[in-house]
Amino acid sequence: MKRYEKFPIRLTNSLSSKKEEFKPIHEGRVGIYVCGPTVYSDVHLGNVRTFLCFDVIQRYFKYLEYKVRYVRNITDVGHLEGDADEGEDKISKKARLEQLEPMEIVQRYTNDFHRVSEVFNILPPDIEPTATGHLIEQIRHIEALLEKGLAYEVNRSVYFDVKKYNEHQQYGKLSGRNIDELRDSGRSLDSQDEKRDKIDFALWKKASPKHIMRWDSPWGKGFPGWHLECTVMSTKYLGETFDIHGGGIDLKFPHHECEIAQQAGITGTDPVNYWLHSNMLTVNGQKMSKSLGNSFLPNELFSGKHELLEKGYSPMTVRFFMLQSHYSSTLDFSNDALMAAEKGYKRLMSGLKNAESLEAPDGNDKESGQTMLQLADQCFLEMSDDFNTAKTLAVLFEMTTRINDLMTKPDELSKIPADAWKYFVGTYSEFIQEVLGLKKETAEDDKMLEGIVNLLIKLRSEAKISRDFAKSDMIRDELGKMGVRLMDGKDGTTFSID
RNA sequence: GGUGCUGUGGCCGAGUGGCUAGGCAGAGGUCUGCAAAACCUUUUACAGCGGUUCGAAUCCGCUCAGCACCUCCA
Repeated sequence: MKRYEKFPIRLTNSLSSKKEEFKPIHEGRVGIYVCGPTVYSDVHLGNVRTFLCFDVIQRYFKYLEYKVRYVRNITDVGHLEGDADEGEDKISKKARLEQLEPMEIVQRYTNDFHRVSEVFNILPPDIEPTATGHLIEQIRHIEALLEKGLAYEVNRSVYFDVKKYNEHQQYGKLSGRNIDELRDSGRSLDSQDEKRDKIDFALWKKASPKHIMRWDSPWGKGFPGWHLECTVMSTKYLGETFDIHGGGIDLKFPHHECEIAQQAGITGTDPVNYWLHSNMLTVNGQKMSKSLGNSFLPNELFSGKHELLEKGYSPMTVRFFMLQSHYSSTLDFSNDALMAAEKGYKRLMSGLKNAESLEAPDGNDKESGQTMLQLADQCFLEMSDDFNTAKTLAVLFEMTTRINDLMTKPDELSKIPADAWKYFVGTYSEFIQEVLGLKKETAEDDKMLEGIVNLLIKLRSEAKISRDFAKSDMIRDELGKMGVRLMDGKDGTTFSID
């Protein structure tokens, strides 16, 4: 029996706004597509949160023994600055400003994104396609839409005909809008619009003479619209209809709505069974974004060089901090919250260390084994309930208390049956490290350092035996200043590195 | 203006019609040469006003406050 049969997943589908049981299209397999970053600047912590949320989600699917194909793209062309018709391509603009080849911009920030992902222990996707690598597919898709009469060409640009699409299908079903309201929303007042209808969106844009990113197409030199790449790449690698599509909630409209229209316009059916949207990271209640100037870069966080931070925080502290909230809730970023998270993270890590240090028992007290089995199962139940990492952490802390307690109670430990203990410790350790992706950050694995500190501990205990507390305290204090904390227990002194 | 969401104790944050979330901080205790860690005990809640109900922080209505999307944004 596979784990996913024992612990079926329920998830909140943005399409229905309800929690539904997850049923894959192909038994035992899951296809997940997540909108990746537009690589025109450094990723900030708000971006990180989204990729972290979906990292944990895909990790959990894999842990449940699903065969997962996780696709997350890199947007390296087509994302326009400002209004969709007047704007300039983001990467093109950055390239012009920095006098670089556009692909240099793309490479630089793709590298940055990968580096940041690794630091936060966000696993790479199984496929990471780029928009520029799929221009032929995008052009083909536009041709298909033109053939269906769902797109029209104006002055060497091609637009999607939303009104036409809406005659047979429902544009706005994901974000709860209708096209009349959208037309009335009266945000933009541009006059020299090529579009037949203001709610139409670009599939292909003619490149102006100064525009440096350009490709040949049946409509002349130009570049693809932003929404198209995701439609093309998701269905290419996951099928015309696939299981899960994720992304930040700010992409729900118009981006994801357009994706649905572009695909459903051709196939007549919804391309995605379950839409998942992660919520925003906020600062003082406001969305973290570059344009508001309230964004944090990873390096500012690690160094603590930011006016809202009192000190630096490690990547795993931040990962822990983000996992304490549900992916669908906003999360507020503050120094106090990070400080609390830092301590919580350390408590969990020391629990993990303790769990590994305990010798496996082989007892026969069924009752004590039973509670351990229940706690372990509870981890699965919480994660299977819409990926509730906050509740999962609460269970892991209960397990931590249990483990710490057993550290000083060898009699109780020895009563626990071997299989119950194995399942308990295995689940504990794997949920922390494999599912939640929290890893140890200290240098405690350094053998030489361990030897040196143990030597000092020996010298100190000799001083203690001869009641030379001045010397023993000196050793402890000096090591403490270097971040090595000594703790006297019943069975001698142990140390941890902060 | 339209659509949707949120308001939980000192802080951060889960959650649900009746039973302790959890972390951090605070208080007391055990242990200790003293600490630290750990363990035990413990104080502060569900924005306001009405309604439904045997019972609501949880459902409904209104009010207030805030946020997101409707431009680019994870």
